[in-house]
Amino acid sequence: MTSYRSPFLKLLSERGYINQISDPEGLDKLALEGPVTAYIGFDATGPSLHVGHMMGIMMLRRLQQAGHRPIVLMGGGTTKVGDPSGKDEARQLLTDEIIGANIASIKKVFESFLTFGNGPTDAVMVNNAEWLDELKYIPLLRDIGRHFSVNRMLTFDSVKLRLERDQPLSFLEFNYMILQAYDFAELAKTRGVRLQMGGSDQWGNIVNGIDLGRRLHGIELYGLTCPLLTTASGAKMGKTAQGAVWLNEDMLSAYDFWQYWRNVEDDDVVKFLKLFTDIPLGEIDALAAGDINEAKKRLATEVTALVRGRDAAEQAAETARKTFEEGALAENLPGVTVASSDLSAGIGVLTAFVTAGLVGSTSDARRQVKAGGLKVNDVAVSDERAVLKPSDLTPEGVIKLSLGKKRHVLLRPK
RNA sequence: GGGGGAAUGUCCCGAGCGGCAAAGGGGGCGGACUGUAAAUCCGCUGGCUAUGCCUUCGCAGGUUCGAGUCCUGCUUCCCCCA
Repeated sequence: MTSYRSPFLKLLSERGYINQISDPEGLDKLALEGPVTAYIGFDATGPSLHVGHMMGIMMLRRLQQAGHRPIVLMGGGTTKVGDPSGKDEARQLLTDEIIGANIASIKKVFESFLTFGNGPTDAVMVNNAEWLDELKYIPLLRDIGRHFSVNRMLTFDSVKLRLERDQPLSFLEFNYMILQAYDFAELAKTRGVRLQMGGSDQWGNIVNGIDLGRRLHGIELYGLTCPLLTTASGAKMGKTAQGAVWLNEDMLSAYDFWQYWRNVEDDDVVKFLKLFTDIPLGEIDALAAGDINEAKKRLATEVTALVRGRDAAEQAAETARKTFEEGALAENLPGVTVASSDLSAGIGVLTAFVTAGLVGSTSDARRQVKAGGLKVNDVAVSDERAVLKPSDLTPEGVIKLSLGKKRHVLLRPK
């Protein structure tokens, strides 16, 4: 199954995206015949997607690179129900307003990965609220519900897991798989979609859609899942001290985004270069053979360039170089501004670190002082009662606050 | 409808004879060692105007000098009998 003939599957396969395909030969053949329309659904549970969503986004990008047509499905309708896959308990229900705001906020990141438009391989974004919101219950039961066997639904992992662990599964969530299957069938009928992709946890949901498409419209559909990404040491992708690694720039600075990739584990570098950059495989091999830290920098810069733009990436790389390799003060480190009158009056160190967002509370700051983790202008804070004054400003007119060795924030008076 | 059990530090799991800011993990953060990596070792892990004060053990009352711990009612979830 390793030798695909279509450029699309070949590309996905050699870069490590394939976990499972419903009908590999069939899909391979279809992809050779002409542009295939495929989609991936994204939940709108938060105001931004994060690194964990990048696998899916990149698969759509590869799809387009291989001459096919990606559809980004925003789950405006399904998010109201909540996907039980992989969750121990029901998520809190979101209001329409929040979901709408989330979608608006998520939308723009796709533009840096995909080319949208009206051409044959241009990407399109659709929202399943368009058709799910107006479904009528009884017609839904008659037309769709009759194709679903409860016996079979109970065997799906998302359901089985809850039942086995005695965790409640609401009827609402139980319906999620039906709606997702309906999405697939609907997109197949109205938009010519033939393939749904997703993470391996979506396999059951995707297979349901394939069945429904065949029963409802007699269309042969395909499913392809990618492995769920964990780091080399087994942790889930995309989580750091500060929480998720957001793709939206208003949620996480380009510098911090770059830093996330700079600090990945050694054993993940090649895998990530393949998955999250467009660097040719031959070049990746060369990077792997060279200095691992150079490879990490390249990874960080390329991924950041893809998500935030080349300029932001170069700037983040340069800021990191100055900060870590020269030990110099880099102007472009993340910063916060304080009123210069406050500074004149004197700002307590503890308060300053809280303001900078480096610690969560003054108590936390106190602990860090004891542990020797706080620095002002690269000098460790030893007195928790110290006060920052205008005389602490560097020649550049800022005060550099650091937590540990890696996290720095510039305090700017205004 | 009847009987039994469970809910603990707003990340998670989980101990807790009436004196508890509450054992122990995991996770996370800091330090040491390194390479801005991993592994390992050490420390920390409720808040504050901080030798003290305030708020935490599903919710609301009660007993007590004192309650996570005892009593009553309520909520939610599990199990057994109908």
